[in-house]
Amino acid sequence: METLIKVLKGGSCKITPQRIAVYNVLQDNFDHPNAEAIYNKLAPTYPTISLATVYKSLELFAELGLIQVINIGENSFRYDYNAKSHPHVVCTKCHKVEDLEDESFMELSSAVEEMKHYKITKQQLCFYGVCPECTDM
Amino acid sequence: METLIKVLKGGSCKITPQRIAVYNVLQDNFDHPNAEAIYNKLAPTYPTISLATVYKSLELFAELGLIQVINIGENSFRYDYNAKSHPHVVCTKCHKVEDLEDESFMELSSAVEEMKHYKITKQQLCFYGVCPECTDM
DNA sequence: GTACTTGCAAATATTTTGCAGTTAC
DNA sequence: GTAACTGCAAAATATTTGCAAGTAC
Repeated sequence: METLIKVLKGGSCKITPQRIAVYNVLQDNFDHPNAEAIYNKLAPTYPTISLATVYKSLELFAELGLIQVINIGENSFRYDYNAKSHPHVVCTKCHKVEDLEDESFMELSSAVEEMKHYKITKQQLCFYGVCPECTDM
Repeated sequence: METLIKVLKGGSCKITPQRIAVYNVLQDNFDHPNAEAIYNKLAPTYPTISLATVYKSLELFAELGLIQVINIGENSFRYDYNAKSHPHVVCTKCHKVEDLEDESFMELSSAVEEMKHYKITKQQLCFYGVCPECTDM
């Protein structure tokens, strides 16, 4: 929250109630919502906000490095409050998306750099399977 | 090509010129085209084919396990002739998408299974960076 | 006061669907 | 002959854009 204000100021962007609201939804929801899910979360308490504003806020946050845009092979983008590159685990039954905080995956980039002689700047790892809760059913 | 025919027959699906044409485009192009790119490749030699048919063919091929659908964070899906799960390397300058044939990445799934107790069935790894050709410019 | 931001509505882009006519087998 | 398939046009879905009115600073 202080982070948001600091970074917005640093980027010469205005601190608006809409931006704060969008950021708070991401901060409070670890389910990696897409733009519409964020909009729906906001709707009850913030009935005048528009979906376009949600999109614009998210784009700005991603540009400023505040959040991360992820793509788990659905038809919409999801947004992650954690801006640091980290793997995701997706349950193919309940469509839950979990974070994987393990640092060891970061080393993969150097392996790829050596193999293909690319200068790797970002990695997006996604594992699909059935979560423990869904397995029991 | 014989694979296509065998698998289509096995799935009780008809072998049509359209399906053969779509499959051949994927077989001959390793740039991981999206549906529209495939349609455009076909247009000169196959002016009557429709984009809807391209989509339907691709969906069928993916269901039958003939090809792989990938998503590298663009606004459209791309299709990979290689149905086996393997990492991709994307150049953020020229938007080239290359395959990484290294087997060692397959072991990551077991690591994730242990960590999160999921039964992992698929993984999608994508590395973003600048390719050697673009670095020199 | 002004430059930035919002919210609407329209535009764009991608993918899916319904259906009448056609084709593989 | 018939069930599956094609191709069109329309619908559905996701995201972006232009712009007049509003707001942060």
